Amino acid sequence: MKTPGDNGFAFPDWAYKPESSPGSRQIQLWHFILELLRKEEYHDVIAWQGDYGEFVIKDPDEVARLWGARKCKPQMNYDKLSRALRYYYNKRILHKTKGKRFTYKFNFNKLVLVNYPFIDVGSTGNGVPQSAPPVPSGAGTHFRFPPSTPSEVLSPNEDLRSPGGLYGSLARRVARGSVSDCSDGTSVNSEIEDGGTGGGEDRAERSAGGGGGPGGGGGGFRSIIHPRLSHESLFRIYGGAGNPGAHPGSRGPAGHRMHPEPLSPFPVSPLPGPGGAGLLAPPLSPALSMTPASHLAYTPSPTLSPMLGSHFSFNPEDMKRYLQAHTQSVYNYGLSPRAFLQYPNIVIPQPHRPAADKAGPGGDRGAAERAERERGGERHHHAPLPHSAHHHHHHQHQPHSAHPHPHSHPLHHTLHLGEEPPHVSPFKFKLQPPPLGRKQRDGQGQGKARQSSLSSASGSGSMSSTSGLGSSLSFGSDLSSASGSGLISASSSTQSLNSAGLPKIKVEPISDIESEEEVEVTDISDEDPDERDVDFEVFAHRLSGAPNQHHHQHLLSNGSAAHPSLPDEDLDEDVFKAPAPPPPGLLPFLASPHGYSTGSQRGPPALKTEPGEPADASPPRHPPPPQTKCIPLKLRFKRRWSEDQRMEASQEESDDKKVRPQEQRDLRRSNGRMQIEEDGPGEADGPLLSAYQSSVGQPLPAHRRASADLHRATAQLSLENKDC
DNA sequence: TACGGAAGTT
DNA sequence: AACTTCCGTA
Repeated sequence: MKTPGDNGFAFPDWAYKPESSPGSRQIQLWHFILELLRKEEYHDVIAWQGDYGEFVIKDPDEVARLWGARKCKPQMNYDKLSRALRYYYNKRILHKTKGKRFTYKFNFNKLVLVNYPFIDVGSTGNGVPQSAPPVPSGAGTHFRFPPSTPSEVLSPNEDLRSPGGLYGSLARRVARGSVSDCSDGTSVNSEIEDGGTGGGEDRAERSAGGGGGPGGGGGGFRSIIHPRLSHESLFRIYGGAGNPGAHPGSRGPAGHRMHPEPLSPFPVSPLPGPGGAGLLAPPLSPALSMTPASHLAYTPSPTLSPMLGSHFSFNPEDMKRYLQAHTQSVYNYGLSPRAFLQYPNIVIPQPHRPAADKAGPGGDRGAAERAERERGGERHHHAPLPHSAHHHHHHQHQPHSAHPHPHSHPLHHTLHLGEEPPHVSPFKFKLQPPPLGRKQRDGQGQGKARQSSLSSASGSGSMSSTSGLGSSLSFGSDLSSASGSGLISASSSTQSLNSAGLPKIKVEPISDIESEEEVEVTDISDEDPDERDVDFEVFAHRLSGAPNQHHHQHLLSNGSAAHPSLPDEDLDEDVFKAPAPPPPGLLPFLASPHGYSTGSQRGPPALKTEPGEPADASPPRHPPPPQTKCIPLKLRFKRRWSEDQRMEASQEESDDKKVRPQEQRDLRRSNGRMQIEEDGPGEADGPLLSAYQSSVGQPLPAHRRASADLHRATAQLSLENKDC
């Protein structure tokens, strides 16, 4: 590991090693597709169309060409690409929309977009540029949950892995698009910016603009880890809730979607603060979407502004704001005030409307530009298509960049509280246990040592949130192997938890019935010392540098449970269907970009915190309480949502078909609840969730920076590989 | 145009 | 594992 020193932190060594598994490391087709979908430039080639998650390949040859370029497979053609897409059918990542040529549909239900909640969803009908799949809107509301970018979507794991210190690298990677490059995974470079090497403009811009903040992360890190993620990790089912679309999206009052930055990769965002919250929320949302509650009133821009934030600094003020926001949420949503006990100083604000925010600084701009440039250079793109919109957007399309959108800014959040419906959300969920990544774990740890484990595996952790709501969860999966899928991250909201370590949480959805109860909190810390946690910790630390917050998310693992036997089509179908629109009342809430709420649970969520490793992580500033051990708590949430249940049920059933038999074993429902340890990744059913954020914890500058970098990087992504 | 088996590659 | 390549079938 490297230590980051002031700058960043580094990930453990293992993190750097290239993974051996090739498959995972390289960019995956669905990531790529998502990436194309999110870019307006490619709307002529591929675009969201139809139902939620449905997209049409308008120019198959071009898409194939692009894909081939990315993968350095010049011989690629649509026939081959489509074969690859067909393989997704069984994985349940995609489905074919029958009757429509070149039309496929993402099964977002299984994805956990948690990480990438910010997709903008355009409503289908709108002309809006779609970065996001159209949401099914019943109501016309938009939700944004699907990830807008592939990169965003990328694995959480990656994110996690990425060393904080490496932001740069990470960012880069991200920027690249998920990865990749042709040659090897490792150094990639080629693309866009690449690190530093060449590229003048881009880089320059990057630096300038983003800087990412202060500092920019800079450096290049070349070695990066390759992320590997399995789809599975990304996909999970959110409960059947299914509906992905359901979530209330964030649509402003105006109805317009926000698009925060499309690029932003949140997944990573470690920010605890608002950002975190935002993130978390979303994650839940899909699953929970219906359930309202959220804690997150304070939502920064969807993208996580904080990250962007170049300016965002974590200071008392911010914190305060953040907390207040939460507080409001509590009020509004009927959350338990207990959550706030920790923060005595905070004043609970009365609900009020959020002011509009301002935009953020535009840190991204550079990236965006860069990206554009890239494209331009490379391709002719721009096909003439009917979308008028995109042409225009060309320049703008990245909101953040040139024109900051009001919405986009992270820090500002708008609170919609006033509007929100009081109702409490009923659903319950449980935190799921992270998958275990045992592989790596290793030895290091001491038995349970949570502290440092560097092993490669994944960590899981999670935290809780203040209101109880946001919990994030994470699971670990093994990073190294990729196979594992889930992952997670956590953030903590309450301070106490985090300070030292990351709190970990698991969230499991509970399926059915049981639930009513409130959330249970359990102390997990000791429970699983497993690897996952460890890993998780590591990440956390590294990422944040600070022990506190982290939220990350993650997602879940595979979704997979499949019953081989299921015939399922019907079920599947359901899965794919658009979810019902969220209750109106909720919408407002949702409106905020982030605001997804998670459930509202009333009690404090459980969290588990682990002791972090102080050493590495040492946060630059504000070190929170030194790692004391925080109290690790494990919480389980149960969630149930009345109506939703059904949906989930259906989903569950639908779960997979052929895919991975193993996973199936899970119990899915056997109990209704699962525990962390138990399950792993898979539950298809379960949803996932996670949430999280943190609150109090102090945000670390590092995180921010990282975020910023990521943003930038993301912006830079290029879809094609130049190198090849 | 789409599906999916089989074998090969990384 | 995740495609890529090739191909027969519908």
